[in-house]
Amino acid sequence: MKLEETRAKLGRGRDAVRQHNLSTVLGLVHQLGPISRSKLGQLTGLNRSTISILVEELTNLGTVYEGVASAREGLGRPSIQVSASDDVVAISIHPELEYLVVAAVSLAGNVLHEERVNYPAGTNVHSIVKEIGRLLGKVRSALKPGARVAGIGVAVPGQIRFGDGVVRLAPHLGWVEVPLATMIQQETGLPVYLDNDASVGCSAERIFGAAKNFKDVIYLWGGSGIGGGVVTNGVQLRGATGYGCELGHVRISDFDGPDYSGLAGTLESLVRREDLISALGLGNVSDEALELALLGNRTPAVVEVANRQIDALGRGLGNYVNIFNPEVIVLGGFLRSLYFYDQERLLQGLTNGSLSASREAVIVRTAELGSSGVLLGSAELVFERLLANPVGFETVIA
Amino acid sequence: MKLEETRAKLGRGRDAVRQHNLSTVLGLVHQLGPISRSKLGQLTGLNRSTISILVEELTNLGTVYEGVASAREGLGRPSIQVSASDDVVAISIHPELEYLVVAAVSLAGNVLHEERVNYPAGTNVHSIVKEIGRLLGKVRSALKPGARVAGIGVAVPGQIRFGDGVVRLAPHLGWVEVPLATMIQQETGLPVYLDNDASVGCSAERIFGAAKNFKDVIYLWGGSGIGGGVVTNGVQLRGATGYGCELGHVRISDFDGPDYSGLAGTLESLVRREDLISALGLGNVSDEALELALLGNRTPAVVEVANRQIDALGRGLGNYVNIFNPEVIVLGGFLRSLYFYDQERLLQGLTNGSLSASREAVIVRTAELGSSGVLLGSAELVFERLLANPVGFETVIA
DNA sequence: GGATTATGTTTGCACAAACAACAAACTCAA
DNA sequence: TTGAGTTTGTTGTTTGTGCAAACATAATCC
Repeated sequence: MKLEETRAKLGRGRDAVRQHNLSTVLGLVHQLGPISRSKLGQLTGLNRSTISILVEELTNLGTVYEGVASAREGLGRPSIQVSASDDVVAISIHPELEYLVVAAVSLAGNVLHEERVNYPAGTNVHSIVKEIGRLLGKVRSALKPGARVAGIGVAVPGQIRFGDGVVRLAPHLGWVEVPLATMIQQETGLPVYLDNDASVGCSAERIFGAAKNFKDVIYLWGGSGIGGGVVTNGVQLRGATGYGCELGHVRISDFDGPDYSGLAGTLESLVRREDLISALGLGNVSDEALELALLGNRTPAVVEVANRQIDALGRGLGNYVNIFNPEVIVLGGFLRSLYFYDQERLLQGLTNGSLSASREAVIVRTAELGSSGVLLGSAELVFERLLANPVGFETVIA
Repeated sequence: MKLEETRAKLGRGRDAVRQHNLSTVLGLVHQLGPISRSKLGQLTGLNRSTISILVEELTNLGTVYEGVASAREGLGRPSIQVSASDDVVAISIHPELEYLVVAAVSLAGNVLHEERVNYPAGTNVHSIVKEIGRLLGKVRSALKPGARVAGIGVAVPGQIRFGDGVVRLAPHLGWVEVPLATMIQQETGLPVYLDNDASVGCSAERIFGAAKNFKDVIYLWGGSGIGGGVVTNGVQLRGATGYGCELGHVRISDFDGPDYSGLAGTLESLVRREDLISALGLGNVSDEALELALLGNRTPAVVEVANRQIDALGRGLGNYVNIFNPEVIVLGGFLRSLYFYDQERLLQGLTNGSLSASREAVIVRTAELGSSGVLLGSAELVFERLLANPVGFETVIA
């Protein structure tokens, strides 16, 4: 069986070259936005005539279109701009504890339409899937006529078996062994791809956000729990079955308080949004409101809680630096607020806990994409398949 | 500059296909040993005629040779066996605190010749490089006439800048910012590639040892310190500059004792060979002797030390499982002894510290390759470059 | 010894990228 | 305004690569 898998991959035939080059060109257009043919030639190293043919083929497939000549860029004949189509879309779905978002994201990277609904915590999975179907209908009818749907990408706060899209455990939602991909596929008739919400957010930051142009990235998102994403040498780390990157569940202390998955002394057990909120005397607030309140409060009690969390975060980051030797660390969610609360303390903690060679070149920054990050990243689950095989990948009329 | 890098890679031309297929075939022969042409066809998915041409070209390059027809394997005409040459060799170098090994390893995976010399701890780097030159002479003159040297692979117990082979820090040897690759290159005139000794050991176990046929591997080696190697999705993790995989320097506890790099509470600070040795009342012993002594001793004092170390190791492994979701964990050096001392306790610790979805499929086993592992892995530093470009890679007559 | 089966070999073909020559569209300077 | 210089797009040809088909070869099975 393992042989079967490899068989198709190891050798390369004639058409594999074409597929690879189409994929490369489309990927560049997708990621860099409108780009001139000549620049495509420079980036790929392919001949002008080859680029011509490739772009023509992609145009026929409907994935890109050629605009008018670009603004002047210097001497010589102006080059034609190539842009990714807004008519090829992926559906992004993000179910959370108390709400659900369904959106259409175009290959050009635009969130075309977004539908959102709130429901009480603990709502049944089947009801949520029904809601997905309903919202999807609204999203589809809002699309331009002629638009084509490439598939559905779903971001779930939990551990996903990447192969078949089963949610093994989503502690906050209370889901255990839920075959969500299959359920949504049956409800909608579209191909469905699942991944962890933090991995998806990482992917978005890498392609469009704070980690753009970096090949080795650590991403940490603080929500109710702490999720993580890792990119090494340009590829997303998933592990053998898709459960990897659980950076919040790394034990860094002897503290025996459990995190949301029941593990003790982990980063998630020490760096807790709710502890900050109760120290600040807040209720159910947004990340923005939390940040505002935190940064304006230097009372000893709050400082103490924040410092404890910052120290733990620094210790965790030090570990990741030693393990991954990344170029950049991106902090999102309420971790952003901790970073701004005492940047120096955090970086000092990081330095103390890491080997100097690995530490020296690391950049720490905050996430750039807000709530749209998850949507863009989920869409990427679909687009990365489309990009891998622009000719063979099938789309459905909206 | 970043564009320059990518330029050559992104697009694929005609000849890239040939290079890729040559590389694939040679890689299979190298890794799987003597293999029939027909099997090569099955594994790569390439046509019989294509395999013919590829094997012929590799034969002309001297990297493989075709033997007589194989032993019967069923019906039909027997297939010709293709084997990797023993005449293409890499030089493996392994400098340690008190000794130095220089060996010749063939593309077929055989250690052809090995030279070893002892010296006092603290010996000057320049003297060691001189010794390398001397031993290399002996190794080269022991090679068959006609043999060709592809380059030198060096395994160093420390942090290596992968790009230019500078040893940033090797705590045990007391080296700081040593441009070892350049020094050895000047001494020998051969191309030199450096890497961390644990990464190199990991690579060897993956290709020839306990992690063969696995794509997601965690490797931990206990020597004076603790080194690590990681393979994800079939590729070795190195990080942005080559300092990654420092799995021993991951903080897992509030304990404030430092490890050999000065970091507190890390795995390396808690799991220490010398503590085991002093608990056993031994002196300067080999791993084999240590294992023998340990397994035969269940006195309370020894049990307590061992258990403490086993618990720390279990905690560390749990972290790695959560981060990497590996298929297999390979333990080498004196960690092997801890594993055998109380396997159940170790696995229980691992289970307690990891998420069940990631934990369920993980296999824990011990390293298969002894001291030859480092040599095979170092040679792989050279061979992986040769394999990547069988035509363009230049070799030197021995 | 003939049928069957699997592999190696040879030849012609199809396809994709590269190359070369030319046309087109712009800038710049006089 | 004009012509030289520069860069890009287009077209037809060349080259390299894998593939398919027909045939040859060497084993097993009956």
